[in-house]
Amino acid sequence: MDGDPVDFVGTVLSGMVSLTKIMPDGRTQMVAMLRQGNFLGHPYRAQTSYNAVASTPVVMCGFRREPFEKLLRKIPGLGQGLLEQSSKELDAAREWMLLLGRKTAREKVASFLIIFAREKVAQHPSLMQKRMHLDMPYTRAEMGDYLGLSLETVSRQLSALKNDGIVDPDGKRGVTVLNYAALLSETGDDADGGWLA
Amino acid sequence: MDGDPVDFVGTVLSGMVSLTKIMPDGRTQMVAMLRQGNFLGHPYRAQTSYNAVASTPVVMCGFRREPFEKLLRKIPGLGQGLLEQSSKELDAAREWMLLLGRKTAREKVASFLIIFAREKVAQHPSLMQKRMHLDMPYTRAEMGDYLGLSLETVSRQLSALKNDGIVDPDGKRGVTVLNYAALLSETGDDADGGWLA
DNA sequence: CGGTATGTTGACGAAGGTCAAGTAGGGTGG
DNA sequence: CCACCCTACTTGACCTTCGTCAACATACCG
Repeated sequence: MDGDPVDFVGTVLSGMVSLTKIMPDGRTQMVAMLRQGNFLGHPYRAQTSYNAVASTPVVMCGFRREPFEKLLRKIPGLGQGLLEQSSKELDAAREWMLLLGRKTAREKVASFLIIFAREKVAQHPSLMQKRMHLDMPYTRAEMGDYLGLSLETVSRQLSALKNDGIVDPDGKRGVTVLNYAALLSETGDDADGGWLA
Repeated sequence: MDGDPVDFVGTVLSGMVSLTKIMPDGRTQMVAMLRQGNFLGHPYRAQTSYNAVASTPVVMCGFRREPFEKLLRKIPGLGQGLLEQSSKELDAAREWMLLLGRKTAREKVASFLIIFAREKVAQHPSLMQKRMHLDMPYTRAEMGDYLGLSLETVSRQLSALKNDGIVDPDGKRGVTVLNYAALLSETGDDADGGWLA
């Protein structure tokens, strides 16, 4: 899925969609991970300059832009919800800017893993003490595009975290977190990671 | 100005405000440049984790959060405007993510200068052909925090661009753009820079 | 006139990118 | 069921880029 003039908005019902930006020479940066409930596309703005990539099978609920904007005008709560979500994404984007601009490779990889681990802990708090298996929907190359690293560096950092007994990459996409607290401390953030729920 | 629970929102009337994120060990990343008309603070969200820094003398029009949210509910157009602006800032943040994650130091500095030059060109299109003087509101260190670079690297890249006859840094905060087209081509973006107005 | 902020430049080192070789699964066709 | 292949992953060697440390220059301010 490609495209400049996007005449389409929608919410993700299931699966995971990534937005990426690409430079003329091919350098790629992922700029958003959209999950269940997230909104794709800008109301009131016809142009965007992203590419959307489905990292897993995705089901979306889509609208064409114009009818949707009409709907927006009719139902005030809708706009409020979108504003809230947009604010949240803006926060996430800025958190990611700190990561891209200032974190080391190790901190970047740890931060990436923590995103998924944190989510699982939120569902099952007891998991925090135990080994916790994560299924990453990304290849090393995609992680690299997310973190502003080469895929080799991602691989090396995962190996290093494994040597330190913090995680255990298994299989192609699996990662077992052996020590959540240690992983958290490798992110460079302070305890709660500056992540607001 | 510091602070977690922010009970305050407002728009910038004049001057320039920067939002920064800081890691526990002091590493700093600027995450937004707010100019005239930009909105500061999240309606519907009490917590943020930024620091706001005025780079120039600033005049703001502020509200406490609760009355403002009431106002929001009364005036539907207000919410729409905020949503549009939030979308714009999200786009800008993502553009910046590409810069932070994937651009070289030279491309970063050129992109930074182009932001200010582009704005001036938008006002006076004829300037594009001529030498164009910019007044940067930032020190080298602040530029570095914006670009995810050390201040020394910023300084070196400016010197390099000067040697190449593309810009001429003069005085402390002044930069004269000698060749707009060349500067643009140093950003790594394609012609229109992926920047939407 | 000295003092403090900011900026420049050089020397050096470390982090991470690039290139290249080799490994491990997982799926497909024989 | 096995051989093969393709893709993803790992690891090593090397090199580039950028950060760090330090010395010095410049400018602004009292």
